[in-house]
Amino acid sequence: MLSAVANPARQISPHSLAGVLLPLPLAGLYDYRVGDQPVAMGDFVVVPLGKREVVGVVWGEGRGGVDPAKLKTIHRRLDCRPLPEASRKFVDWVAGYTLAPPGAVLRMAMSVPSALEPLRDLVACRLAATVPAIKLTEARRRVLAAAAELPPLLPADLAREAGVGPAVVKGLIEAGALETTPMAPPPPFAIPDPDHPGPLLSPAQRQVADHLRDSMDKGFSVVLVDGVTGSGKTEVYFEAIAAALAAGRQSLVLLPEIALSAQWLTRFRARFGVEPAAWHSELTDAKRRDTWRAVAAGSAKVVVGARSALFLPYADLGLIIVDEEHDSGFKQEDGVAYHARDMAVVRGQIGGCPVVLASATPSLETMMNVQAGRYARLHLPDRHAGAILPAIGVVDLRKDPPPRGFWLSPVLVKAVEETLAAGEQAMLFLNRRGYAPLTLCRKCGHRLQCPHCTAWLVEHRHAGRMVCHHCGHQIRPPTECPECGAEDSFAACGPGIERIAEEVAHRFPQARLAMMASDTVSGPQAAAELVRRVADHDVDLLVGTQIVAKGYHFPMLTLVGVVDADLGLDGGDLRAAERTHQLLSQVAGRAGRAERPGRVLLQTFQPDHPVMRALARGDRDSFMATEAQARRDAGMPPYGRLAALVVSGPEAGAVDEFCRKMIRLAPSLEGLQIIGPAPAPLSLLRGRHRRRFLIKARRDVGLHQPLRKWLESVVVPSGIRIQVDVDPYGFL
DNA sequence: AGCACGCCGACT
DNA sequence: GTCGGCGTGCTC
Repeated sequence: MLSAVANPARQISPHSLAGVLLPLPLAGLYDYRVGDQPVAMGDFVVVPLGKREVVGVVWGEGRGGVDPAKLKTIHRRLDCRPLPEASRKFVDWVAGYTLAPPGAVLRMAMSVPSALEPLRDLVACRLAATVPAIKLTEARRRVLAAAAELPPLLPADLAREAGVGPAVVKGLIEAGALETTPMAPPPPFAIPDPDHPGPLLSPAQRQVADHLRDSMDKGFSVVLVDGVTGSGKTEVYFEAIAAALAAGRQSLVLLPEIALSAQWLTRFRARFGVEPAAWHSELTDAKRRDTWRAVAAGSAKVVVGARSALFLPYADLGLIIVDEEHDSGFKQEDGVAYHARDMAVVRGQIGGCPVVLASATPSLETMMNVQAGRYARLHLPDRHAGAILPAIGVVDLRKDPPPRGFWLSPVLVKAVEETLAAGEQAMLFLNRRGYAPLTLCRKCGHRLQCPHCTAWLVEHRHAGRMVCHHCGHQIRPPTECPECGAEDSFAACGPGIERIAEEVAHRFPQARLAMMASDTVSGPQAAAELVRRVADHDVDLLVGTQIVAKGYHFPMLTLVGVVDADLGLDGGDLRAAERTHQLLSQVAGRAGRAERPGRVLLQTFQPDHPVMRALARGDRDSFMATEAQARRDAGMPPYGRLAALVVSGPEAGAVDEFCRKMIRLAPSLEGLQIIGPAPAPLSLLRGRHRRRFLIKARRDVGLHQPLRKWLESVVVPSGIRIQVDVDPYGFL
């Protein structure tokens, strides 16, 4: 079962050299002497580095050639499961592809340092049986309150839970208010039951599920489950998980924005009786550690997570599912730039396991792979349980404009009225947070801008703040214009969802209104609670940004109004049309998912735009074909390859000068084109001036080799950074 | 990523 | 006169 048992790990003998990969952005492996005990590939080892100790992973034999005076000896091997071979190969592959230092990728696979310490050595602390009389500070009170409620925790975890520094907990232990106790083993993860009586599948779902099950025991393959919104894709791929469970193997489900998917967990529980292991940024340290260990031990059978779950040390991964595979949330932009969908396919290939991609609006990349025969495609053309797809109508804002100072066309207002009168729910979608995206002075025309970024400050009226959406910079709304000094001269320009909510509250005062955006729901529980209220029809009218577009099932929601369908179409993004089509399809898919038919109204100034026409006609495939042709003609992805280099520094002149040096060293090859430097889409971000090169290569021309050589040939001056993004999406 | 060493402002 | 700000450089 475990690969370590099937083929014994390669040993590295005592007193020879081991190559250790450290979870730091260093160029390669560091050599260390092996002590008296042998080590093996994948072993976690503690090694000295400068003045400190770090944990690294034995990655191979030492290469030698290091100054013997510098060479140090491995301190000890950690008593935990070694990093599996598949994980190590994956780290190397991702590093090679993204041009990131392997150690930076390893860091993503070693995100839980405490998971590597043996359980028996960990000491938890809890409230002492008799708490001595001690001086009670506010911080100490918080720690004791947390300790009284929570199970015994590591001192560091308790400090984090209580929101205090580690010293406070240490002080309380010394004072005798907390006592230490050996760490109890965590409760094991419940094993989902593949034979649990789940919801009945329709014949169409059953047929696709059977096909999926057939491909489960044949090693690596990629299958696209292409099903319209509401077709029950989730329940279909659950059958693939059931097959993996029956074989005793682990499954990974990748979702965009895992924190907001309480409904998904409910569906999982309905099918398998228990909840899966979850992996996302909101986990507590203790939960994170237990999950990491259970994944390494193979006892967590199903993991549902955000993109970082790809880097967990699966003991025996038998299936990967990428739900909403088209979603741009899978693309990580900062640090190591990678696309989780593409890396999932690679991980499946390395682990020899099937990969399932699911979407109602598959990406062009995936469709091309289907056409080329690399991916299989299973189709679910109809909605589940007899529901029908919503009728999509276009509201021409040139013909039916809203009254001055308002944003909803009379056509949309009337539709909302009808919906509410019928006792049904409506949703208004606008992909823009806050009250107004731009604030300007009526007197002198001055616009409130972020001092660190090329961006307007967005008014958030609820919070009473002006906020930069790129760096988080906030100010109090000024009372006078910083430019001309005029008082109360500001005008809010354009709508955000707060402003739409205001308009709606004014027009439909009797409707129960809720607003949903990433900054108005304060966490997964709050989001789940709001979703429950909408699902239970405690809300008549929901106003939201793109987080309402994803995956939710609201049976009484029959009208979706898109306030500004054109938003996102301009901006020079390669995938602007494709993404707008995907997003609007997804939003439209929220309407009419149960018995009552739904309808969708798109407010647009461009009713003849291919995206609007495709949505109105429900003709996804010919839209995608046209889009594909345009990309092919331009030599753009997926028909050509693209990488972006963003050069940034605090001083514009130095950045430009360095860019000129880079041009002189740029590769010159047939089939490879260097575009730029040009100001990056945000030419000033967090106080750094940014210039972007695009490297465009034909499919048959290697992109990585010349790029790597180019980057090695330039000497980067201090203060200047180069970010590399292979297959860039959006801004960077 | 840490943690050093290394040169310029407000404190005992 | 020192304590300390974080710039840049190295870690097998």
